[in-house]
Amino acid sequence: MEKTDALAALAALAQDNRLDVFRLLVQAGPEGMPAGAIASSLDLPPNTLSFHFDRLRMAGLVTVRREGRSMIYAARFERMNALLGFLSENCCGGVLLRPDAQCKPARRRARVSA
Amino acid sequence: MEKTDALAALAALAQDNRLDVFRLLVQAGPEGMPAGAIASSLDLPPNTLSFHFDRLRMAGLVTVRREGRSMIYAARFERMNALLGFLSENCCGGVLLRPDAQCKPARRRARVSA
DNA sequence: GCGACATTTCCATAATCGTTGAAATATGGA
DNA sequence: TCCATATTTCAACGATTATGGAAATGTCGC
Repeated sequence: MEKTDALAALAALAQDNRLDVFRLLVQAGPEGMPAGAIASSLDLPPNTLSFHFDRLRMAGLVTVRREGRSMIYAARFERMNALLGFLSENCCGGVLLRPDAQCKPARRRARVSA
Repeated sequence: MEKTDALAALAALAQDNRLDVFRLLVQAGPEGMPAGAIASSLDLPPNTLSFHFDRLRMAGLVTVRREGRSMIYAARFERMNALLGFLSENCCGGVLLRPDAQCKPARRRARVSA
């Protein structure tokens, strides 16, 4: 990840409501979550939320797709992974990450039986 | 690290000049670097730099000590480490960090003639 | 078509941010 | 003491930010 992208991602996460939104999306997993559900979960007016979604999307941290009347937002885990990589490498001596580490959804995942 | 502290640290790093300053301090290592050396290295006016130092200090990312006429700023590695931990845990599924990982100075040391 | 729903866009507002010139503070040396 | 150096503080300024009311857009079911 380049410095410009890292700055954009940092700025996107450096705001109370947006950090909450992103954390919620990380828990929601790759399928994402409709804007309305996020709005009611965080108790934010829809236009305010729309503004923050835009920042997150411009920073590359979320994707959006339409599903019927709803807009479904989802975290871009690989982007967050890249941000962590940038910070580790540029601000932390570069020794922080597990070589095989990948950002993944936080919530319980479907168990894959061996 | 708590959410409030994480937000402060993110906001502190989410600015071009401040990110440069912090990266420089990470390379400089625990002994830190005088403000003047940073100013000339990044070509920033001293009052502008002072403003940014303040933000970094308020966010807990740097310390400062006086040494003669110079103010020596140094990165707080453990704080950066805590930020990475917060992001990993809250925004990344919690699987990113090596259990023994610690932020440390980057290899290169900035040799400074005060 | 119409009406309910879901979300965005537009507009205005107050607050915060980053920068700079000028003045102030602190230290060390002659 | 006076002077040079190093850095901060003060006081502006334009730019950006976060917010919310109101209106617009898009979608679905009838």
